[in-house]
Amino acid sequence: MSELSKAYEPGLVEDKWYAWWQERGLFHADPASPKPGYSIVIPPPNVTGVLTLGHVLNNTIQDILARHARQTGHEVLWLPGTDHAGIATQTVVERKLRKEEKMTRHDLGREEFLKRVWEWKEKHGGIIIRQLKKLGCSCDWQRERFTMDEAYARKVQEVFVDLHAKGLIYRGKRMVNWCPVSLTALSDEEVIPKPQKGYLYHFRVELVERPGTFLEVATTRPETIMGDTAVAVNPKDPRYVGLIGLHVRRPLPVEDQAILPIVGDDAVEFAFGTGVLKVTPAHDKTDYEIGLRHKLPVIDILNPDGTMNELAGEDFAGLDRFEARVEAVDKLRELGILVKEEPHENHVGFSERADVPVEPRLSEQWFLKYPKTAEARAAVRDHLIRFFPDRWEKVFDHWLENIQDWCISRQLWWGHRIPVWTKKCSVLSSQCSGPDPAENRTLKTESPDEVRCQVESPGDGWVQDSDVLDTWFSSWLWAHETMEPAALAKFYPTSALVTGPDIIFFWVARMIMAGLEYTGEVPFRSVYFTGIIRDRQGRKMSKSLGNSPDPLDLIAKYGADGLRFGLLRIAPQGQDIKFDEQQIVEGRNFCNKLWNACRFRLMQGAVDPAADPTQHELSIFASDLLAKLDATIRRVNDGYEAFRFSDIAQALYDFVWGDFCDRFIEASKADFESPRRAGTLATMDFVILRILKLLHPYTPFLTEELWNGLGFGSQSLMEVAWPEPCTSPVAPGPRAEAAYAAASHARNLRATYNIPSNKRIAWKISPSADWVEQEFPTLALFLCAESLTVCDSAPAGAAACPTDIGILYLPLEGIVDASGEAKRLEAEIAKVEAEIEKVARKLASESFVNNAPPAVVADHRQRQQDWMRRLIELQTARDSLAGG
RNA sequence: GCGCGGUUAGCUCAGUGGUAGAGCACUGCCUUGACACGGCAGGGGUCACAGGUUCGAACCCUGUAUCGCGCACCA
Repeated sequence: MSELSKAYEPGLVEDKWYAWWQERGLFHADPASPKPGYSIVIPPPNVTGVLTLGHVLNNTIQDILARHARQTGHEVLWLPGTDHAGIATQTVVERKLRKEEKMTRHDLGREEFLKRVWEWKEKHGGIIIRQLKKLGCSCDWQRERFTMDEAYARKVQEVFVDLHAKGLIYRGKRMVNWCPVSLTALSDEEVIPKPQKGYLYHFRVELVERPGTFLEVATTRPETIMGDTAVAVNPKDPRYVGLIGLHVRRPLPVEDQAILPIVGDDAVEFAFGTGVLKVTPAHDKTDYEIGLRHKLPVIDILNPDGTMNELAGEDFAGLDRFEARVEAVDKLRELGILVKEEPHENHVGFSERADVPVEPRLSEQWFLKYPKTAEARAAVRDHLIRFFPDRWEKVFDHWLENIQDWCISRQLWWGHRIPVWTKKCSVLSSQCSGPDPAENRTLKTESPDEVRCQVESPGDGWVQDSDVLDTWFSSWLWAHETMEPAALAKFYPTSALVTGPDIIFFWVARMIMAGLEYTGEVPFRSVYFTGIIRDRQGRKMSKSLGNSPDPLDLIAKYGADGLRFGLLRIAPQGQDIKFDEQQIVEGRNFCNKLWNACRFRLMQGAVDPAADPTQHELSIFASDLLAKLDATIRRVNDGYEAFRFSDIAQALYDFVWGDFCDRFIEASKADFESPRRAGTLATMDFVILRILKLLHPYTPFLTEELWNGLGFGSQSLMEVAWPEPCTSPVAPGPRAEAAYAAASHARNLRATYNIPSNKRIAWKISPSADWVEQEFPTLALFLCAESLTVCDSAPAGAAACPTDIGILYLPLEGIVDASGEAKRLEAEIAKVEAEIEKVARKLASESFVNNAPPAVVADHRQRQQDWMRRLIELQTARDSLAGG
């Protein structure tokens, strides 16, 4: 390539390089490699999923780690895949079925329905995988896994059998979170408490033993009165102490006003409501426990879909639970026992998937008593696994400390079937029973059948449990069951896990326990928790708000690299990110800036990949740049050490844009027709080569295009070694700093007099050091000088600008009268005097001089001297102006 | 209720005890030999508030306010 286009056009090169990387097998991990291993398993996105900005952030970080590891000499495995996502996927296919064929899954039957889900998966699933490729993700696609792959699925079932044999998995009738829309049980983690504005209804119940005497009960759920089997008070509550053991009459249903006992239970808060609690063991967790303690009967008045059943009475049967609430309040009012309705805000658990209130429901489910909880806590506490940021350690520990058994069965069809078999076929076949899976379970528990827990069917006459497992019960094996023995030996435990803090319990914690239980090792060494991406108002990105930009649109507009770099630059460790498209614009601009810097270099001739600046006598600017490159490499390496991705991006941004483009390239423009040419070009090539390497993890497409286009090598950047922090061959440059600063002062002066920045000026200077004259060509360029000449004393009618390289004089003839300059100088003198006063006050303080570290005091003294010198220069300038 | 995190320039955010920073936005000048997706210069901040520790606090401590996020069986 001899010429580059004027602007970087990502769309023209991205696909080309991605294909090239894949052809060369650069993403593929070889377990037999002699190189040290580095591994990451992808948090498997839902097979139904499409790429979101959250995915972009998460996967870009993983790609950065993977590419950086390759460059630092590791054999890298980044293992990709997708998750079968039980509820989400089943829902998608059911919706399609209803829409296109007006059928439910029950119309098709289990086997046929599952066939349809697989068809859907093959046709529409895994869009996100193609999108990850557009983003540039360097996953080992030969190893793409799916949580329902045959081998993986078998492992999931084997783990179930194993944990069952160990007595950690058991079946029991418990209070679970029931989703009336998905018609399945959920784990506690899938329930999101949301504040709800409702009412607290007060109603009276009559004491059976004392007719005419009433107790006042407060409830938010009057629709469950029909399921009440007691009324409870706190035994320590003086208001009700004599009433325990007496009875009240339940008002609903009106045709069956049962007699309920009054029980005493410590769970009742007497500060809440009236201190009298209605006890509904079938529909509330606390009530259920009270029921157990007092051996109360359980009346289940709800159908699985959240409608009332016949036990609720003829007025309610068939009503939805929320309609029933209105109806119940009406009935209480009709009966004249409704005392008041007061507005009340409380938290109600919502189903994460279906976004409807979950129903606490007594049902037969499979539960897991977590293995290796103590070991998991220790692993994080003792830093066998490090969390970044580390504050999540506390959250993790707190969860494990209070951990509850995990409800792992789901009343779905799509997922890993529970490997439990029952002998007795006549009424149990799920194919021939009613449409409600919950009903099936009831039948099972009632039959005294023989039960076996094993993967394969024990033979004819055995029927498998109709439930499937929670999706997370398969993903918790992801870190090790995705690898064959050779890969495990090389790449396990994995090096890092990158994920959002929202799945710390769902996934991270459980994977640690599974890893410890089944490999005897932690599954990963480091966990990096990303922030959550929000919109400019700080709201979470969501489909319904329409505030979630499509990353593919952003890639089309700004390039994958622009998106990656722009996003990463604003993603500080562990903080949520307020997304603004402007940030991506800046990422794109940065890519273009580097592109043009390289374009400029190419205009001076071909690059030398082996350029070695130490072979040349270097300008002060070149030495300075090399020193800054060295500092940047260190900053970047430190960033990788600490997972500070935005720091790395910022360090590279500052170096490329500020140090390299704004300063060095501008300074270099005076060198091309001078003896400095060779040294300057060598420095430029040396630095560009390293910039491309350092930047490659963040902007892989751009850097690969430039690497190859400029002729640095025929290998991929991924295969070439990461730059070492070289101790700079020449000491860092105070002279260059002084020259840059002087240019800045001079331009400021020019601006003060409204002199257009392109007007050529006949500058004069009285230099402060010998070396300054050697830099006249570069300085003249900086100053946009018509000429730059030395003068011994201040010329008449000129504005003076004291700098570290000497006093610069700007001729003012024909531009402005000298009185204006006098004013300007006076103003500047006043400013400097104020600074001197500030430092002097500090140094006059004995306590400061006596107590502060000597270095700090010395620093202040130095500063005072600098200001004094500047003051004298300014005063001299003023006096000479007045004299001249 | 308990815990965690945030509060610094108009906006988004860096900044772990010693002169308050960056990018964007804004103002002015500039299409100068890569880049207007650009260059140069400039204006703009009682570091949420109140106490405390210290010679010295954006930074450490205590409390308050406020926003966000977890956890929690007040129905």
